[in-house]
Amino acid sequence: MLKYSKQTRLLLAVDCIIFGFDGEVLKILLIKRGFQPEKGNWSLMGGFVQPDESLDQSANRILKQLTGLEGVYLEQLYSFGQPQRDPIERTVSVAYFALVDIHKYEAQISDDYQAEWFQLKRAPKLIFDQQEMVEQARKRIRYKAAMHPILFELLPTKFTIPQLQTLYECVFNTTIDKRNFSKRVLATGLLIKLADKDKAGSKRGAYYYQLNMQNYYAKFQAFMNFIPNPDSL
Amino acid sequence: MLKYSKQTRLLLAVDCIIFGFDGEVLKILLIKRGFQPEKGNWSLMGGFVQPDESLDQSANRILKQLTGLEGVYLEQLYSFGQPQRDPIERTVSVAYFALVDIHKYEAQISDDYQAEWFQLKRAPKLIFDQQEMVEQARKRIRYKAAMHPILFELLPTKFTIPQLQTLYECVFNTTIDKRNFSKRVLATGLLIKLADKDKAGSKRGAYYYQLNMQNYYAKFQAFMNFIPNPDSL
DNA sequence: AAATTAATTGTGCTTTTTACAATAATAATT
DNA sequence: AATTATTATTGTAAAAAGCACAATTAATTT
Repeated sequence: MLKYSKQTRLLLAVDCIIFGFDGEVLKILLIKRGFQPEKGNWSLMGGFVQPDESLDQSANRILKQLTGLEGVYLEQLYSFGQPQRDPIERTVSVAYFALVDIHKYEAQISDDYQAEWFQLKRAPKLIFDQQEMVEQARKRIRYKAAMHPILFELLPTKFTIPQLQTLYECVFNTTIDKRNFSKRVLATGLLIKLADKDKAGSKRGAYYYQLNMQNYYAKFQAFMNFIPNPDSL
Repeated sequence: MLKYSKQTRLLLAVDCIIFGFDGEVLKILLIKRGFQPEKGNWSLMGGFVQPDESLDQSANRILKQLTGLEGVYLEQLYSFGQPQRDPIERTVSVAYFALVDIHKYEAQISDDYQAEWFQLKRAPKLIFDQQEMVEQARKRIRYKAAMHPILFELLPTKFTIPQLQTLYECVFNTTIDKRNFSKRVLATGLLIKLADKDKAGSKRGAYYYQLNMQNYYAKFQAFMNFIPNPDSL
């Protein structure tokens, strides 16, 4: 027996929801779709799964091809398979989300690729069911970030605590007490205080910190409370 | 344009990891595979996604066809797409997990279907990458059950607190203080105390409880601590 | 020198979590 | 009928975690 004859084959795609943080708001990276249908409209980074690649490989390839991004945080989100989601032909899509340091790639992306960062709240309408994918990705990030330190993936190597707090406040759409936030974050043991300061954001300047990678990997799966009163996320 | 020509189509399958609880240990429901390859070997409930059905529909259909189960808790777990995972032909599988009241279906399943409940710890080797699927499902349940009341799906409508505790101890492979567990669970407001007792398990008999469905649905997404000291799950 | 701006640090109160043991109800046994 | 055995049920005090809250410091700008 060589094949599962009689079974219907279908197209499998991968779509990536790419998140970035510019210090103010959350952003997602979109691309102008290069082929029909919906050619020219804003879309997630996507492509078809090739015969020889795994899903993870496919997501990484697409990310690389369309944005140049490599080695970023990438996680499978969910598979979307409504029969009519693509009007041309049945296509099931495995969605991934990525968290990237926006500054590391901002220039590169705009220059080399037909991609653009949009504020998550002001992003254009997306094709097919991609709106739903983004929404689900947003939920997943909130959920996970409330207990695991994934949001560091959105920051540069060196960052300040006020920057970190702004990020959390932005993701959870809330405000957090400075004193308590600082205590909470430092208590994790994930941060290493550096000698120099960031003087861009304030007169006094805020100390830079960087991740203690040892502890970061060790504690990534551990439960930590980053958000006060997490009720429903 | 009618099709995405030039793209490779492939087979899409759904596999279901079905969990049950017999009062003592966690179990999974397996089936003797009815076709080649690996015909006659133990396997998860699986099947191919049909042209007209969504992934959820596919999972529900497969569950119904192979076990008679209907209306049970079913959730998409993860998609598995290693190119060589099925030796016959490239097949990507979307895994779902189900939580069922084992007693409700125990007789029915054994009689009508080629399915059998196995202790999770003593289950036979599974085909392809299904071992990995089961492992991931086990992790997901732990993770989710630590914060959301999904384990009630494994119990009968009427259950006792000691039964519930045994279930939690079993899923998390730990022991929990009776007094604290009871307090914790009752504090959720999810339980309604009934008038009658279960006299099977003890001389004194333990009061039956049932879910307050109102609160159950309302609080399902809220965060609750069911497990003391959740570190890594 | 004064004013402005944002970063940094501490404490007491409240709530939650945890550790821990005696009593009650019933069936089985003597 | 009394005793024994078994499991369910209930409470409290100590510890830890979470929370609310304000004054001081460092540096730039005026």
